[in-house]
Amino acid sequence: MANPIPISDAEWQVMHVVWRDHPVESQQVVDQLAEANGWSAATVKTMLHRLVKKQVLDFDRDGKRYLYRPVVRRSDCIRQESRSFVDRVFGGAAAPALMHLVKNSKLTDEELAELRQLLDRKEGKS
Amino acid sequence: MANPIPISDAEWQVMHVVWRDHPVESQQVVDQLAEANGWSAATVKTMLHRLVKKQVLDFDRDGKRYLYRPVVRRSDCIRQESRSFVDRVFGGAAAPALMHLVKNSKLTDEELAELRQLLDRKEGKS
DNA sequence: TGACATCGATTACACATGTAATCTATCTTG
DNA sequence: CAAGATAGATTACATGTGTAATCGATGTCA
Repeated sequence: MANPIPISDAEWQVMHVVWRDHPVESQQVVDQLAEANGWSAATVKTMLHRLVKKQVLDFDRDGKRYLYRPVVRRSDCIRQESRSFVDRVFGGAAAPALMHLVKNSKLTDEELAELRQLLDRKEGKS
Repeated sequence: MANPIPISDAEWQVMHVVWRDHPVESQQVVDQLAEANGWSAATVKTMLHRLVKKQVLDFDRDGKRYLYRPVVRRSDCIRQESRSFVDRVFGGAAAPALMHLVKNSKLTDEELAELRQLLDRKEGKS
């Protein structure tokens, strides 16, 4: 809890890679993101640096390289970001947010089924 | 379309009021938001000014006052912000975003029912 | 009509963010 | 061991954002 650390757009991209591949060295992150986003290697390094400073990442040394790893859990960041989104755009009301997303997304029948299951499991829990 | 106008957190607050109450004069917006957010009147004025500059709001004159009104539709802004959220946090995958929100929100049985209906209506549309 | 109250415009300023270039320390390799 | 490659650290800089104070124009009220 108490996790009001803001993670920017570009930083999220980096975090996705670290959560997926940690421990990672910067070069791997560069490989994953630089070209795809039109970023220079330096830009990715800056992100890593800032994320360490924010204590969202930490690293272990491996010779002169760093091996980065997450300090905060992906799920916690997602929770925080989702809450912030629902607050900002829907004044905190989750239902309208869900309605909107359902209406505006393409979902496979499998995904629809899975969602229905989730809804069923929540029934009566209010 | 072509709406990459960024609306900040604080600006969203202002927009909610304008969408709801337009035409509004700045004082009304101040009344709605200043105290509640610990903002000074000047801060709210700045927001209005910036939103006009971004062409998200416009106004008609009423004597020396302005009557603000939205230029962009709420639904368009919501769509854009939702897409940006899903992209940033879930790499563009709507289903996981929905799963997460369902799992982490309290929803009344009515809301659950409404959501189920929406899902049913989407079935087979993929 | 003149002083005051208000309104919007302009200016301010620190911090965040996107986007790097450059510097410096450290490997590596001949 | 020396020179080059490379990693991270430091510095840079424009723009966005939160948060206002102040300024100048304009209504209003006595």
